[in-house]
Amino acid sequence: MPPELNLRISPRTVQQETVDKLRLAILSGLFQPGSRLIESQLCTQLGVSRPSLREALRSLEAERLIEIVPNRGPSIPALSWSEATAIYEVRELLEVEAAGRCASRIHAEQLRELEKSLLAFEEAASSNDSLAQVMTAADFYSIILANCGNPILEEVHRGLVARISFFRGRSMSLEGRAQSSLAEMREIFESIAAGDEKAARKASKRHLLKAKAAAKMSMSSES
Amino acid sequence: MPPELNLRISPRTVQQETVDKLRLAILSGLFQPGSRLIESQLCTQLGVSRPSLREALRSLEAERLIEIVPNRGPSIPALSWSEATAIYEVRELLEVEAAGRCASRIHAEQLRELEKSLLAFEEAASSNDSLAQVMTAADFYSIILANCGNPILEEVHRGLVARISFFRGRSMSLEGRAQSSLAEMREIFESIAAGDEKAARKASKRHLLKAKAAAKMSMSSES
DNA sequence: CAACCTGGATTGTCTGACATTCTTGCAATC
DNA sequence: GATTGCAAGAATGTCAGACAATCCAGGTTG
Repeated sequence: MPPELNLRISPRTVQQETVDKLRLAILSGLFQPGSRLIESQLCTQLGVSRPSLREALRSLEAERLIEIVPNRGPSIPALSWSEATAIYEVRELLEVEAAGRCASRIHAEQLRELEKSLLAFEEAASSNDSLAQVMTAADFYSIILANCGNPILEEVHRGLVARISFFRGRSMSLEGRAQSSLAEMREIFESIAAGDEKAARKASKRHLLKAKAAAKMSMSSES
Repeated sequence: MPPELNLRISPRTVQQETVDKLRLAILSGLFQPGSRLIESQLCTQLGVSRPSLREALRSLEAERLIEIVPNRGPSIPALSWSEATAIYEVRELLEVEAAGRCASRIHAEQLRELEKSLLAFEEAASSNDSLAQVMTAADFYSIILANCGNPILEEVHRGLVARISFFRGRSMSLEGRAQSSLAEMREIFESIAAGDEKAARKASKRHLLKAKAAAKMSMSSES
């Protein structure tokens, strides 16, 4: 038995459920950016008490999914383009590194999983379901991050991606973006499968630069 | 007036004070790694109510400064060497990037600040005050991170550094580590001052590799 | 010696309360 | 008419107390 396997069963607490439900609600865009969240409303909607809710809000605050201003309460932060750019830049740093590491150390089994997720994205890309596109694309990258050999890299990356997931749906819905995205991702996959670290880095960098450009377009065309 | 200046005055809430005090206590090693924190004890020690304390604990949990296991409560996580290594690797990624960016965009005024912090470290290095050494060294890097032009880079870095600050004091107290650290930091400073991006990256990388090695030595010599 | 059991300690969660602060709409003033 | 001032209502910050569920240590029993 692997020593790092954690046998402890974790009963799900109200707090955890609340965090998960709220996170999902935020990520799926249920709340308008800039809008305030009213504790008493959330309490009745979620069916939890105020202390439990407030604990959950503190967790989400630390994840930067909400902001809490003293005496004004929680609200959904409005992400500026300059912040989004900064996130994309750090993401690039992390993803390029992860893709490179992945190429030289991923196991055959995980490689098959990666291929499967690529196929899943392929199917989503040919449809018009932009939510499915975002989900499968996220899967693809989280497999890479999970196999880069550095759990911290994965952890940090997850935190950043969550904050801009809001953008991804919009940029993906740009004409033809899903298809070109697919081509770029296939390139990444091929490089990793071939164990070519340099190529994987390059392909990953190319992909992110295009994704960033697409996000910018979808952003400026609106606000 | 710069538009990004935030005029809002933020009254410090009990929750914030609690987080700050606890964070400081943890970072300065007041609690033994692995030891549990008892809510009722902390409440009386800090003079806050249990709901406020629990909110603070949730914030610290999200920062990974404590762990909270359902029905067992909060505890100080024992950092394994493999985790520390993973953190050092991501830190390297971030710091190298930051140093490089810094070299090409820092302003004269901030450069003087950076020099001042280097001098402060120089003074601490010649003393035996390892706490002062850690603090001034941290200052040096946070100035670099603050001037790299990417606030997210800074934010992520801060989160990581906090988790291994525990190690720094010990590695710094290794014979001669402070002095060689000083030489490496001076190299970084010179490169940035010269605006030489490549040299700054290289110097930064060298510094972190040595710091990591020193941390490893101080670690293995003990557990 | 191992398995079991029990009582105290601790956490998870809720209710209710109250002071403080913010927001908003209206009235008064210049 | 615009600005200021104010008051009522809403929302948050914080606390105290309570109770069930869970964990833990130590003793008991087979």
